[in-house]
Amino acid sequence: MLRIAKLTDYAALLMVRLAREPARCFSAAQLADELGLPSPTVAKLMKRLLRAGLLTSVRGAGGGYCLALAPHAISVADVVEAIEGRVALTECAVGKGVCALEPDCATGANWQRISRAVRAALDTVRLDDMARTPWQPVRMQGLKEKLS
Amino acid sequence: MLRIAKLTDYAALLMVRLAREPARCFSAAQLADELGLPSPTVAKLMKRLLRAGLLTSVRGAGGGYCLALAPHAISVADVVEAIEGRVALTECAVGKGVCALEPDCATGANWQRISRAVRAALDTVRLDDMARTPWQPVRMQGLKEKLS
DNA sequence: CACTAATAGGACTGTATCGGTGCTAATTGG
DNA sequence: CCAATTAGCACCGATACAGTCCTATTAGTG
Ligand code: FES
Ligand code: FES
Repeated sequence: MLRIAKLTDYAALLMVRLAREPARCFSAAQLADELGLPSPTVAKLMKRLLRAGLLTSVRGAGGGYCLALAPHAISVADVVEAIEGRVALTECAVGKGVCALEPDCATGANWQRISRAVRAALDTVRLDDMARTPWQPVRMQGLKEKLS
Repeated sequence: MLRIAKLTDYAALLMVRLAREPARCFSAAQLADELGLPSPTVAKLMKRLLRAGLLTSVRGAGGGYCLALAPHAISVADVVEAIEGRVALTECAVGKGVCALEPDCATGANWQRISRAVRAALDTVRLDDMARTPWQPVRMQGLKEKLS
């Protein structure tokens, strides 16, 4: 269905939460509790985001994570790539000649072009866009959640 | 890695092959043989593409498939959606409140926006773009294939 | 009217990836 | 020294995917 991994969705939630208070540091447990996510999973995600350079960390008691860059400087593409690796729609776009099908098959180049276009689309949305909420929850479901 | 399914890649190959001779009809076996793909898989894909309205079929001996529209009227997005279903990066973009996390979480709307952007990116490339090969295979691998 | 070639549609299965969990270091503050 | 917290890896179960096969149905051919 051309969907991102669920973990990526979680990661986006985490990053958006951090983007709401960029200066503050959060522990993994704290974030898990606040967002209602399983804390081991959150811990794992934070590690990946850290490795990608999107976060800085402080170890030891009272430690935690905070954004390495300003919210407007981090895009959804960055988060996706931090969790899932480079955006490459097809095998042939990443490896070399795995598809090795038709000798005069040049779709590989086209897929690379398409991958770049998708990457660009993901790059247009930044964390501050996600954090800002210029959107009214008109859906029933949203209201129901508010009531509970 | 935000990749399309391998079957989608195959489907694209098939469609591009058809686009090279839009008037001609091909049998599934013929296409499989020509492209070096497993024929049951090709048969399955053709069925899905047919259902999506991208192909027309003729049954019986001497039958086969051919494009339902002109090559320039079919985009990569069409092919992707024929095989994988609607482009929806996240659960919440397709279902209703599966993620049900933060009450004031509005990232769902953002994901829908992003999904549309990705869809648009895939829509920019049409079959005739893919069929046309304005691209020189400078890669070693390409040359090697040509030699064999 | 058989027989063959081909699509139509579905069921089934092995496998790879993903989501999730747990454990063991290393580090920091009290 | 102890508690809190990150760092890194290893493992395991579920889910979705790739691939195969089987049974209709339809159309041409001798
Ligand atoms: S399909 Fe990947 S290069 Fe041909
Ligand atoms: S993450 Fe889907 S609506 Fe909040």
